[in-house]
Amino acid sequence: MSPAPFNPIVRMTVTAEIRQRLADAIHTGQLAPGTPLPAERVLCQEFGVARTSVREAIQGLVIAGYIERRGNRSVVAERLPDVNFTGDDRKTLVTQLFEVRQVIEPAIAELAARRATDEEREQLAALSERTTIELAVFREIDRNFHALVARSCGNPLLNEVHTKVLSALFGSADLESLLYADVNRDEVKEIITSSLEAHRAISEAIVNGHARKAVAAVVAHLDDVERRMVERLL
Amino acid sequence: MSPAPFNPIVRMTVTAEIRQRLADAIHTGQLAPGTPLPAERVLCQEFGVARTSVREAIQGLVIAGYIERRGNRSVVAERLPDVNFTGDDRKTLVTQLFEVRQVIEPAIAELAARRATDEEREQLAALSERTTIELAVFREIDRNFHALVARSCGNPLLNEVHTKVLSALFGSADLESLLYADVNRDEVKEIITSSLEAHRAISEAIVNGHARKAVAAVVAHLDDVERRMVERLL
DNA sequence: TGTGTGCTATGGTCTGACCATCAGTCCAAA
DNA sequence: TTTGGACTGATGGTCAGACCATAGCACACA
Repeated sequence: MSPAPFNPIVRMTVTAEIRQRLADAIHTGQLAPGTPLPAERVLCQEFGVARTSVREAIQGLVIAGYIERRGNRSVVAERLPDVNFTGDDRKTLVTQLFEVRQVIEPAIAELAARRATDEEREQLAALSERTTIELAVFREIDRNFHALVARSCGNPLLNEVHTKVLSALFGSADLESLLYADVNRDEVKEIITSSLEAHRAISEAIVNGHARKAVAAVVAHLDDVERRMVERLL
Repeated sequence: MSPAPFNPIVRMTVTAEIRQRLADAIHTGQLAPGTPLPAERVLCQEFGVARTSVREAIQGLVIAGYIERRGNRSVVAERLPDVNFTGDDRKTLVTQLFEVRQVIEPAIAELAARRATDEEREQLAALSERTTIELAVFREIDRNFHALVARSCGNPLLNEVHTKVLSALFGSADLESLLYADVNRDEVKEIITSSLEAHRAISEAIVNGHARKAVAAVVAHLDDVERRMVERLL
């Protein structure tokens, strides 16, 4: 056997590369089920490739079931209808939302702890290392974290349910503003710090396959976030 | 209900048409596994279309696993994938659906046991008394039962999420037929009987406020139903 | 016989164009 | 006020033609 054979060079066609990136965006939740894809011509520009390539990539994703063609547009495939919801007042709405999260997210965490692939565990560990004190950056990290955990549970449908619920929470600017509006710098810093800490705990439990710990960490985190939100509502 | 709505008109794109024809040729053995495909430019001429269309069609078949690209040519895959064209097959979908139900429904039952109003408990008790051996009637009862329980949990959002998931399961005639298709009268009777029995157990636990028992009963019921359904899928 | 070389067919990508359809807007008629 | 038609811009579907890199192959040469 020769000492150190070179690894075969990987040749990614442009089409495959684009397909990969789109699929990633869908998995990440950056493109949530039901949301329309950017127009092909726009994607061409963003990726800096010809429309042919974009179309072939999308074509593959359509066959794979990730994307649906609807009339004159393409949307990310979804198997669940939208969860539309309007509560009586914001407080009960928030309460109910968190109750649902308390049902779904611990279950997701438990499954993730048991089923996440090695790659997913790596990504999770890496993501939980990132820190910041910038609100915008944190929001990005936060979203990626939740999406990654949900993806790691190995049940796309459960992931989709979760996404729908979360988008009901963060989709409304009204509610979203609640979390961070009118807070001073110190408060923001404190929120971010404690959230990142919670993420680290959750991540660690999942990475090490401690289902029970993961569930406990998620429950605690949700309690914490809910408390903050409700406080602000009074 | 309007009498007979028109079926949506089917529109076959050129790409899809070509993909279909190629797939057919592969299935019929006209294009045997391992044989190289005619060159794209040749196919264009034969089909009388542009290369774009041929390429998109082939692209789809590559993703679906019918065709492999090898160096500078395309060959029919040696090992053809299973017939399912849509990516994940029904069995995994059903499994995923039940996993989601196992997450949501026990939680609903628990909340219902704690929060159901007196009126809801009465209705639940009454509903669980009804029996039948008619499949159609049972389906009606079954639906009402699930809806009533979900309503009793006191969280409209949770109820809605649950409804959406169920509609994904029973909404598709494809899946629904699975549960009851090709079963003889005895089997139907057995399914109905055991389901009604399960309903009674769940109902009793909820009515009496036994959250733990309610959860256990729901879990058992779901296990049972899933087993029946998956069995039929093999 | 074995080897290197150059040609050619092929897939991958790009460009720019045209058409049909769709969604939104606006206006006129009922 | 509502309904339906006409117009418009955006979008997907398709086409024709071009260029490049490369895998295959035949041919010439050692």
